[in-house]
Formats: sequence, C-alpha cells, structure tokens
Amino acid sequence: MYSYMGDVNLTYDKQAISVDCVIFGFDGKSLRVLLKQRQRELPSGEVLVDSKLPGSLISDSEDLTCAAQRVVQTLIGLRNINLRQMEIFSDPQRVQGNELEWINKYYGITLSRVVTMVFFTLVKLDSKLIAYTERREADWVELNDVRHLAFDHNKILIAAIDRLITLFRQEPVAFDFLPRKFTLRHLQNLYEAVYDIAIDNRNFRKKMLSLPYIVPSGESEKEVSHKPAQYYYFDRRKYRQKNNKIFKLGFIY
Amino acid sequence: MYSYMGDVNLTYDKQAISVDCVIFGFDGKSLRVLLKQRQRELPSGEVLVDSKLPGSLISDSEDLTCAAQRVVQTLIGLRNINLRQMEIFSDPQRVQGNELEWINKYYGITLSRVVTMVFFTLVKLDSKLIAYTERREADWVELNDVRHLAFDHNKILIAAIDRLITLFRQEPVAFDFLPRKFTLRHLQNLYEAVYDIAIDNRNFRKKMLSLPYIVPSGESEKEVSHKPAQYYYFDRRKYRQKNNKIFKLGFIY
DNA sequence: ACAAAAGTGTTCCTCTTACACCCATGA
DNA sequence: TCATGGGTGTAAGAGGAACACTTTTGT
Repeated sequence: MYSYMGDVNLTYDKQAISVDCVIFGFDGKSLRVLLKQRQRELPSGEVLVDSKLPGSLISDSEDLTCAAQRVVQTLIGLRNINLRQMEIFSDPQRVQGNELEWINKYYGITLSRVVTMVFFTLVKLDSKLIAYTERREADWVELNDVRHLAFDHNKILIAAIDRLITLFRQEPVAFDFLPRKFTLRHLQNLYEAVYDIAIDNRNFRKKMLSLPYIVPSGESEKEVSHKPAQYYYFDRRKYRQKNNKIFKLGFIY
Repeated sequence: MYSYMGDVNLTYDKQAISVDCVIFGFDGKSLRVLLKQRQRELPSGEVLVDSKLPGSLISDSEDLTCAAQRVVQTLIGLRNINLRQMEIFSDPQRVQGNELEWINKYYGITLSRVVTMVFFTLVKLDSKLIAYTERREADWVELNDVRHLAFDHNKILIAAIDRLITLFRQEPVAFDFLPRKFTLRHLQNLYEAVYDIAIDNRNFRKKMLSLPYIVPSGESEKEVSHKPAQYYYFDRRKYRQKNNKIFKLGFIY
C-alpha cells in the first residue's frame, strides 16, 4: 500500500476544474489574443469592466478537451479547432476573495478552489471572424497592448506565449495562423511577430522555396497598388512524408 | 454572460483529481521507467499482481505539483525533484469497472470519475537508488520490457516518451539523467537510448567538445580494465549565458 | 599479448548569412 | 512618374556527415 495514503485529505465537494483558452490570432500583420470582457459589481454598486481569457467550469460528463472545444466554438463559431493542452494551474490560492465570489455568484454554486487547465490554439483572423467575436463581447487584443487581466490570467498568457515560441520551433504550426492560401510576406510577418525579430527577406524566401511542402498555387494578389504577390499553400501530406523525426547533431543542446 | 452556461452540469462531489508520475532513469546504458507493483483481488479470491505508474489522489489544500512531489519523494526519497507537467488525461471513461472499484476500495471513497494530471521527471540511477525503490515495491523497468499496465497507463507512458524526445531537442535535459561527473560515452549512450539510433562517436565528441558548457573535470575513471575515460561536467551558468533564445532559419519547419 | 573501450583528423558538402538593386502594379 | 511592396543572386563561412585506426589500461 502507499505509505503516504494517510496524508491525503479527501473532501472533493468544494473543488472544481475549469478550462481556460488562449486563442491566438494573426491578421497578416500582428499577433493578437482573444479576451472576453467581464462585468464585476463592486460592493459599492459600481460596475467594473475588465478582461479575462475565455473559459468555463466543466460538466461532470465532459472531457476537458470537449469543454475547451465548447468554449472556443461558442466564441468563434468554429468546430473541430485543433486545441493543444498546456499547463494546469493548481495553486490552491490562485482564485480567492472577490474573484472566487465572482465565480460562485456567476455559476450559482459554492466552491473553495478552482483548478484550471489551459488550452491554446491558433486561428487566422479576417474581418468576418473579428465581427463575430465582437458581437460576443470579446476582443482581439495585440499582444503588446494586453493590460491587467482577471485571476492569474496574465501569468497564464505569458506561459502561453512561451509555449507558442517553442512550438514554432518544433512543428509547422505557422500555417494554422494563415488562410489556406497565403503570401510569403504574410508568413514572414508571422515569424517576425512570434520571434520578435527582423528576418532578411531574401534568405527567408530562399529557405521557404527550398521546402517541398510550400507550394505555389499559381494565383496572385489582385487589386493591390504594387506588384502583386503570389499565393502559396502548405501541403501537409508532403510535409509528413519528408520531414518526420529526423535526428541531427545540430539539435543537441 | 456566457451563452453556454446552461450546458454545464455541476455535481462535483464524485470527481477527483489524481497525479501520475512518469519517472525516467538512466543507468549509463539503458533507459528505464519506475513502475509500482499493484495487488488486486479478483472476485474469485485470486490475487493478481500488475504494475502501474506511481500516483495519488490529491488533497484539497494541495497544489498538483506538491502532490506529484509527494509521490516522487515517497518512492525515491529525494526532495526538490524537477518535475515537468505533461498532459492531463480526462476522458470520463478512462477509469471504470474493476479499475474504478479498486480505487474506491483503496481510498475508501466513492468516485465516479478520476481525472489525472501527468508529471514526468528524469533521474540518474545508481545501485543505492535502485535498492531504495525496490524496498518500496517499485521496479526500474527497461522501456522495451514494459508490458501491460493498469488503467490507461500504457497510453500515458507512450505520450511521456514522446514528450521526452521532444524535450531533448529543446533543452539540455540530458544532464538530469547523469551524475554530476560523467563520461562522454555515458552521454552518447543516453542520446542513443532516447532517440533509438546509433551516433558516430567522433562526430559526437567533436560536437560536445565544441560546447563551452561541457567542461572536463580533470578526473578520470579508475579501476576499469581498459583505457580510463575522462569525466566532464555540465556548467549550467555557462549554458544560460551563451545559448539562450537564438533564432536560426534552420529552426523553421 | 590480448581484450576492451577511449580517443583522434580530414574531406566533402550542405546550409546559413550578409548584402543591394530591379520589377510590376495602381494611383 | 511615383509610391509601394514583390522579387531576385552570389560569395564566404560554419557546421554536419562519412569514414578507420591508434592508445591506454587491466588481465
């Protein structure tokens, strides 16, 4: 038997699990995150508006991934979004005081602790999607413009950005941020936004054009007041065939 | 207000959170994982012995990380182990039937669902540590020798191995597996075990010796019946100074 | 002297970097 | 014709890959 069994204090009726979603979007120029507005009534009767990451408590019968899907779907109207798990935030004091009261009032229950699992995902922004989310009192905020968030959501967001950078170095997630057909300039803007650096465009194009899974579509931009750029697409099948699980000494740290 | 609020079914008294720990160890030759023996009495009265990943339900007041620390500390006797969060496994059906009964009997409670957060960590194996864990009915099993595990623990282990490989490409975690002073051969064996490949030893040594944070200690092996190898150590400070957050086009996928 | 593992150098080739100008389009 | 962003080539250097033999120690 486990010798530490006696230490475990079991009173599970006051603890809940929630999911929070960090939804990154890219509009061709800059990187944004989706924040939900929150109204909070102070004891004085004054109403404060601030922002939080979108999230929800989970149902008993619900997989956490389903809960996160539900949150995302409700806000941006898309099914089958590719969500990725991040950290769980489980400090017993992470939600307390006014913040805990807000949750209890909001859901009509009495909790003493909320543990939250964070998911994140990447979407392409267009004016239609932006309008859709704004009707739901959610805003796409540029990463540099994010101010104070509810709960420990600033901390969560910082962890998500870190995770995003890591992910970009492991997998071709960039294309989740872009429309199916994109220009190399959009792709470069995205890398520059994520890594926060400048990249030489000749070297960048050379690199991209050497990859067999970045394929010219034959179409070009229209009605732009400069030389129109070609559209490319990402060929997932070619990517899987070629580039899987290679080991190079260069990967050793 | 959240439009999906009505969907959430709130009965939190039958759901628990557990932690499971995937503890990888390296003995200089091969890669192992720590498994806990489990006794299970069948309705027939027969007693089955199988294996599971070490884990525990969590206390109300406990951070998940603390719970995982507790599990690890109890089994291997070391404090302040550097644990890393992995996925959460939250399928409502992941534990049911006999398996669920076993948990309820074991902890003396009545749960209908257990969600588990997985942590993993890396340790160096020596005969002292192996003896310590064996006294606690836990075994260091070679990865290739792992057979059927309790619950969904095979699935969890596979995910952990995948995570381990990814991590090796991102950070110098190798040194968490090795004693403070190690030979280049041990280091190479470790990379070969994790990636499951053969590496040319000349190229490997050249690469390692070019890294400023892999430093010869001046000492050598003793009492070996062949040419004694030099010991090296990993200089964490030098690593942090040099190698942080560089961007190269080669990282683009 | 032999077994066993440590340790060593060179060449080829690929990939990254640095760098500056012309091109196509709409206004 | 001009403003705007698209699109191009080359040379130098760094680093990875392939490859086989000598050295040191204990037995």
